[in-house]
Amino acid sequence: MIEKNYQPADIERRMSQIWEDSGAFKAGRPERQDAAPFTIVIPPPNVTGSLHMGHALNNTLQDILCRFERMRGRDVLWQPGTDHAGIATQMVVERQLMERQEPGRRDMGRAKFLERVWQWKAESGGTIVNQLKRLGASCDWSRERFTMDEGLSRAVVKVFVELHREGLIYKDKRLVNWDPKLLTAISDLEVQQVEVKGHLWYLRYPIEGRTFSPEDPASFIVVATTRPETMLGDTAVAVHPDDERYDKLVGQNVILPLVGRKIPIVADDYSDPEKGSGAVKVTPAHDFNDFEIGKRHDLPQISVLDQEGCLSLTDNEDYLRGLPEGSAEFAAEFDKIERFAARKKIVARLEEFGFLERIEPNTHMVPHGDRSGVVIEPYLTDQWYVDAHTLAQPAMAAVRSGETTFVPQNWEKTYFEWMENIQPWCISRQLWWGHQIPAWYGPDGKVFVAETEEEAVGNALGYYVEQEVITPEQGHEMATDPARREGFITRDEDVLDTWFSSALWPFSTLGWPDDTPEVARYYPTNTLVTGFDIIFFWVARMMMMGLHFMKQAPFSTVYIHRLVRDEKGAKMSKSKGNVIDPLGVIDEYGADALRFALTREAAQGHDIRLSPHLVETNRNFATKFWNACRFAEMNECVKPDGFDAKAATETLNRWIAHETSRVTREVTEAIEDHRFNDAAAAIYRFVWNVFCDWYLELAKPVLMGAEGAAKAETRAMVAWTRDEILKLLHPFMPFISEELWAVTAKRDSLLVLAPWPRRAAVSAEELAAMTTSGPAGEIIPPVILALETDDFSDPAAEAEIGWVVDLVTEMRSVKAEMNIPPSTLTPLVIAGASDETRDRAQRWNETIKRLARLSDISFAAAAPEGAVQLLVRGEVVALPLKGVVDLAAERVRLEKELGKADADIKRVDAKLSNEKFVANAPEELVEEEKEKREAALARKAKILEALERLKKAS
RNA sequence: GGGUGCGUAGCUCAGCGGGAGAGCACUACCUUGACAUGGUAGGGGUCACAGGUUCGAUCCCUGUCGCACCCA
Repeated sequence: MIEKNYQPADIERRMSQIWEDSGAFKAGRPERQDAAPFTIVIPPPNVTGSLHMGHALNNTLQDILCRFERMRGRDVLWQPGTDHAGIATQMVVERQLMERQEPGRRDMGRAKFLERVWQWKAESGGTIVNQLKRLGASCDWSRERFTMDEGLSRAVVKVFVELHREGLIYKDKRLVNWDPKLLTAISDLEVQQVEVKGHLWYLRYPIEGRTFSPEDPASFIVVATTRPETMLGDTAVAVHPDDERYDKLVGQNVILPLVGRKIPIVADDYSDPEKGSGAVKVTPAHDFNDFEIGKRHDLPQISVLDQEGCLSLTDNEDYLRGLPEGSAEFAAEFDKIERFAARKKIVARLEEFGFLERIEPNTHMVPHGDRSGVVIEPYLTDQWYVDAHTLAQPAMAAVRSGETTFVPQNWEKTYFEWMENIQPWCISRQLWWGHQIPAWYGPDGKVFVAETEEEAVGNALGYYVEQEVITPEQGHEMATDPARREGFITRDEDVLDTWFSSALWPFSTLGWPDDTPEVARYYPTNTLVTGFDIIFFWVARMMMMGLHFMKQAPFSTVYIHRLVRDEKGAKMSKSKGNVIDPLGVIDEYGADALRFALTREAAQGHDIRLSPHLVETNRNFATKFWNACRFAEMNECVKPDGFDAKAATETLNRWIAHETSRVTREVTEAIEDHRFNDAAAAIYRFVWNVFCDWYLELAKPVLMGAEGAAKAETRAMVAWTRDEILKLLHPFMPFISEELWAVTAKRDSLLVLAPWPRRAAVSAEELAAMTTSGPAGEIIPPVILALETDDFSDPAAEAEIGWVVDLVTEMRSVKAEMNIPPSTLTPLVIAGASDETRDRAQRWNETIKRLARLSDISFAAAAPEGAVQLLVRGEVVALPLKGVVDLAAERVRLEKELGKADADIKRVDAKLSNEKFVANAPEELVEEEKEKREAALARKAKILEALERLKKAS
């Protein structure tokens, strides 16, 4: 029994359990051993995360693909899991410690802290996974993985060691994005450029050998800077080589104010003559551009900040080297001052001595850490790097060759843009939570990289024995007793960037580096579904790692979807307070409604604007279909065993079979093309505007009428169509469809495993695989048995039902126009009807009367006088409403119709009389135009006749 | 500054070389035997602007204006 009301919450709760118990989502189901696999790896959500609308969209689309392919009989693996989110997780646990007033991370030590992180993970790490289940995600939950799992960690170590051995991972001292709050390097992609209203300070740098005076422009050069405090680390002034104002100064030195360091004036293209004063200070240790200038001119790199962003001067050899006497005093005064305080103090001091020329307001972009929110410091440190440039080459080639394609395709450009300009990837992070780098250092700093500590230590001790740093005996003792080697051999404290492990996700989750059957069967995966903002973070890196280690791209298709915004088009953010919580929406309207809302809006190339109201309208759609199923049930619509829809004899039933075949094709092809919105629109239109509005309405007289063959067939057909809809709807609205599947009939299987109503087209590859060559090299095409298209077509049925629909619509329309109350039943006269029309009218008599609210249908040679006359598919039908009809208004209406017909004729004539059109346009188009002309002329004649009759009546 | 998109009905968006579409909103009417979370009908658009290509342009090309996003 179908419940009176559609209650999504109740259904969804039960259904999740049923699916879970059935094992329907499991990959490798025995009966599908011979089926082609279909694999998607989930973009692993952050383990600290909770479901937001972006996840909801992303996972809805993946679920549509997975459920669709599962119903098409494939062995689907949707691989779920989460990533360990180094910084985010560490912050969460640290905050928890603080809230509970427990000892902090550093107080408790690394081992203890990591225990606490694992404990947190065990308690809270499953949040987002459970939320994905509420969305209906049909992942193989039994295979859930976590980037810090033992197996995945082994993959990480192996990859690190191998890339290091190949020279593709190395240690280097470069500028990194340093977060002075979290005290770690972060990646470019974790840096947000924020527009800040700042200033441009114009500083006077005295030229060596001249007596500095603020009044004498010849005694100094003016440099403009947004960061005056870094001037302590300046090692040059750069001017443009073509800048005539400065060409005599190039090669001379300036004396750095306050510091007294002598630094050169160099010529470099980077300096923009149009900007500021045309001269810039160069601080290679504190600015990415200056770092490059420094390399070009072989300048020293003087870092003047410490890890926390405070000035570090007193013990700073680089800073103090070559400074005049008395500079230690200045260093002591400014030492340990925080960078923004230092800025104020330095500017004040510069001004005091006449070194400050002026200050201009200046709006510019300032890098901020997306986790900490503080200003990021370009900072000179030793870090581990991946040679991304080398790994990027095969990754680009795979897209160029078509091994991997982007949908929509234009994202390729973004991908290539990024890959071609890729920088070394800094993979070390100064955190505790993550994969600790498998590198050990000896007392002289020499590094030993190996998969295990034993191996690394063995190598190291062997080396130092050979170098006679230690005796063989000492080496032996250290090898057997870790306590003895403490302080002699130490492990790198840093961990790897979370994205390093995520890059391995498409194969590490399958068991690599072990030689598992899953790797063989499910790699490479089929489709990756993700947002464009993650192309760089993740897609590019998976491509690099997948190709390097597996020799095949990790996926053949990358589907890129857009953002979910609020209804005004603003990005959803906590600070703006415009976040729509998917779980709240699911509670109120159901997961199906949310999924369908997102899918209907998920057109390629556009962000989605979502509002609760939009979800509500899709819940209404679910309700509509729910009630249609109730109607079917109330009318005892049951599909008999072995029922063949294609063998139906009733025109109405053949028509709905025809329409069902059409929508099935539409939905199937749209999903295949990743046109999710088109697929959803097609099923929406079919359910509401075809099945409910017309098929059920037209079927009512039969269903309410006498028992007999027609009624029996119609009952079966209603049930059959409902079942087809349930199948087509399932990938989009899994809960309600599965529920209705269960309650409307006794079923052999769950809907989730039921066969899709349209077979997969044979792909080019499959066809190629089946094609063989004969002895003479001739190509023998495969014998494909039963390759029917599944299409069912009945134009005659379409023509007949189309006529009924048109007739009813026209009658309703004119009655509304004439202000005839719906309750008034009016007679209908069909004038000069053809035999076919006469037959149709008799067959559909009851139905038409009911739907168009008619009292009677009769036939006549011509329309009665004073009747409203309408054209339905070329024939006149009349509503004899003498006395009711406003004849003048009717005349106006007919003349309007006449105008339309004339306009049509005119337009077509213009085309057909154009010789060039007739010459150039495709033949069938010209034919079409001619037919249109004939039809319009016929229409015009009928309207003129009608006007004539009207004249007679008045 | 470089790149990528986008300007189509009141709103959100499809479409894309041969007669302007959907959903929502709006207006009027309807307690019709699944459904008022509903039904019926209706209004509403020089497809941003200006050139060009073409027999024909909302669609292709160029430019202008406006907007968004990404990267420096």
